[in-house]
Amino acid sequence: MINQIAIFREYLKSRDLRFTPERRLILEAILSLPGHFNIEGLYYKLHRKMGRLSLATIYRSIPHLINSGLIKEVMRYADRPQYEKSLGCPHHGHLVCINCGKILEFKDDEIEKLQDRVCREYDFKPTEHRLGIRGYCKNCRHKKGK
Amino acid sequence: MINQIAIFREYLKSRDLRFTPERRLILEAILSLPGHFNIEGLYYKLHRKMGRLSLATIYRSIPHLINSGLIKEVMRYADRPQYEKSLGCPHHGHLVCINCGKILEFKDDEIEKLQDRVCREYDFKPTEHRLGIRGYCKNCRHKKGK
DNA sequence: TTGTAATTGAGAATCAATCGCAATAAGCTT
DNA sequence: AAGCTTATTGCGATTGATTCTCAATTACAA
Repeated sequence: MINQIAIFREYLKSRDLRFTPERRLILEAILSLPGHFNIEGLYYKLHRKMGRLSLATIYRSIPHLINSGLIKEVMRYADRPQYEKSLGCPHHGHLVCINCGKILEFKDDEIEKLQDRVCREYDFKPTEHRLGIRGYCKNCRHKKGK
Repeated sequence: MINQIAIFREYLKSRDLRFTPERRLILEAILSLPGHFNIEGLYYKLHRKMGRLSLATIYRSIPHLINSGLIKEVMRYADRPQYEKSLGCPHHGHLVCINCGKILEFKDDEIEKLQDRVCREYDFKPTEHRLGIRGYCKNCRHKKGK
């Protein structure tokens, strides 16, 4: 917690950016959220807590949070980007249920290794990778015979 | 070629939709394009060939082409969806250069198998999966010492 | 050929994301 | 502690891709 805030502050400082109350509130809100989040949800949460915190400010702080390594965009859902905290979370793929919207995470070292192999083969220097599988989750596939 | 047009026609017929000249032109344009495509590129191509073919018509036909299995959305680039022909193309992942925009495709059966294993573990019925790796391609990584 | 219902093009509408600007405030310097 | 410089904020306006509306057109079955 404290750690992440310090990281953000250092990141901002190193770029001559300022550590404002708004930026702190946004980061704290993100840290307090359980799993994935999106702009709309963040705005809703912050709007209730602190009457005036502009949507524009949230949009403007997302790139800083990404560049500081604290969050990352992991996928799109309902045509909107979804983010998650990335510090201390090992990389993982996502299973997205197209019926109920539930998002499951999975971690597979073998897949990661194979991806690295592919990059070596192509002499490609990866900076980010995403593996997303859409379909029907356990509950939904049994519910409707789908 | 002929084959794909027949498939599209059958698909449309089965849903009481009509096989119009516009829809044929759109499919033909897609089939004649080499790799990936997006709406803007399609419109540009069709606009030159046939003066009046509305952007709305292209947007409206994309879902039909996807549902008929002829194309699929494979990724976003520059914040726009990118599509590719899917009939007869084995599934593959993508390496996207964030410097020059080049898109490389790779195929890896082992990764596919591991994905299936993950789905079995979670009792998840997959309908679609995407593996995208962003980074610097061979040329770009050597060019700027990046 | 006719009738019905889907489709088209054009422009309006939508909606997330970005921008411009005047007022505010972070944080260095003294 | 006060001043100064420059980044940041909120607001409202704007952008730009995508979708919608609607009247005119047209596919296609009978």
